[in-house]
Amino acid sequence: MSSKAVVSKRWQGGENGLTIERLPAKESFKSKAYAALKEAITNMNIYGSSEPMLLDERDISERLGASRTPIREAVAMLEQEGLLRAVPRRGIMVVRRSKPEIIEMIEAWAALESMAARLATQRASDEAIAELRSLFKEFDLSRIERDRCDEYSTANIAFHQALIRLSGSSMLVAMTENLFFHVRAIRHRTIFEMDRAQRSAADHLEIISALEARDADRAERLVRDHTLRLARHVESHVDLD
Amino acid sequence: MSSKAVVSKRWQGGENGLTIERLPAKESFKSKAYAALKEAITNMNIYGSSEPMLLDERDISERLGASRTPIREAVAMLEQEGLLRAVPRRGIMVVRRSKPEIIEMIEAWAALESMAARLATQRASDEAIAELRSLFKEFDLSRIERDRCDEYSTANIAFHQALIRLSGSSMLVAMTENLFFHVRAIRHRTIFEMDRAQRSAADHLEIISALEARDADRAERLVRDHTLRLARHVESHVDLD
DNA sequence: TCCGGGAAATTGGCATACCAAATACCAACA
DNA sequence: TGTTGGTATTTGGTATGCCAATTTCCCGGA
Repeated sequence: MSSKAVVSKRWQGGENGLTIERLPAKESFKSKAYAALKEAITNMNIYGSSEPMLLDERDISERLGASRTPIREAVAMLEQEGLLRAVPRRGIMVVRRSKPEIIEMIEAWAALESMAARLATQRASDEAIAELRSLFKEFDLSRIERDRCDEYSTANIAFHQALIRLSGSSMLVAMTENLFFHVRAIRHRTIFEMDRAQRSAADHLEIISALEARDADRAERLVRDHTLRLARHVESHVDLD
Repeated sequence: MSSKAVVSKRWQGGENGLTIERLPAKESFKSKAYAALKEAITNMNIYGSSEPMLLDERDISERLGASRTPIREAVAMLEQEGLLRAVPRRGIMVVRRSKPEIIEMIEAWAALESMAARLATQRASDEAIAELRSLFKEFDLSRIERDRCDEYSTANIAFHQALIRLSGSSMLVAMTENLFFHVRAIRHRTIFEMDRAQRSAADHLEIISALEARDADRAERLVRDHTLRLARHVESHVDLD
């Protein structure tokens, strides 16, 4: 019985440092297909043409060298995630969000990130906040030289994601990741214009200050207003549909 | 060409009373399985036992009288939704959220609902707000007689959902629906105790007042604090795991 | 009594086949 | 020429079968 106990101890690896996670379990075609499709959708300029953008199951299964079954499962997942929509006998189409929908997403983003800011003032370490400030500096410096809209947009989203991570809430991180995915897709439509960049940078600085001052109410308000301002901007200056 | 116009007029049924909607498209086994499984999970007392709660593909397909394929697709969707988790050779298990996860969910809920309150002060009609007040009255009256915890919890969530709908944002509605699903699942663990009911009712009244006064900041703050208080309550008084 | 190892059964992933619905195509007729 | 009716083809949904990875079970040996 002593030997049994030892074996048990060895393999359950609870208190000792040995952490074995049930090895990677080489990913299935299902997950490969999921990743491939999501990647494809990401790199696709969804709002480029106004055509329906259809996908074909059999075509995809051939390209990926797999049968329809795992592809269909991946499509089902992406459908659940709101990226695809499969209508019978009409094909699988990439979902194009309407302008009101995009605005609602940005408002939800404002809600989640402002809460993240509040939580961050209470939970983030000084070091973590300092890192955010240094991230901002890098961003700002690199931005001065080049003024490509896409780069600004990417760095901008990176800043916001870093802030949200400061909250320590993986739920907030996950929920906003989904939102950013959709918002990113319309970056080409110049959501972020250069004249907004200056204002935006100033806002970011203020936000960092509020975090450093551990001022929950102020940080929350600044983040909320900053993002809601983007919503209003999109509402009046971006033309979808 | 005159005949074409007539035919066109007849079948497109624009201005005349003929409204044909592209008939219901009878739902597939996939969606039936999805609905059935979700229903089953809903009615399941997830946090009752501490055992893994496994499901079996072949068993489910037999019960539903369908093959494994549509069941697997439904499972893939529910997995994406975070309700199930399928690990190879170990079965499909209902995801049990840890206490920190539940708390993060409630915090996200607080974020989204407080934003909903803010938007509602700007967008909801007086009538809609009045309806919320009457909903509250019904709830309160019916609650006085019976003090079953579940009923209170249900009515409580109904109130919050009604408030969120006032924002007019279907995005906020959808995102919180997911959260409520998980929170509802642990209602049995007496998240909502009766001593909280009185305080809660008072809070709700205050919130309604703020909405009626169109006071965005106050409504937002009241909702946020109300829900964050629940998070703190769960943190210190509810025992999961 | 306990351990080890190998056979047998289970199970998840995937490929393939089939069917019915829906579309596209086409030819004949008005 | 345009419409109609019917046929061929496509396509999505589902069922089924196979295979390999595991797990389970069981029996012989220590």
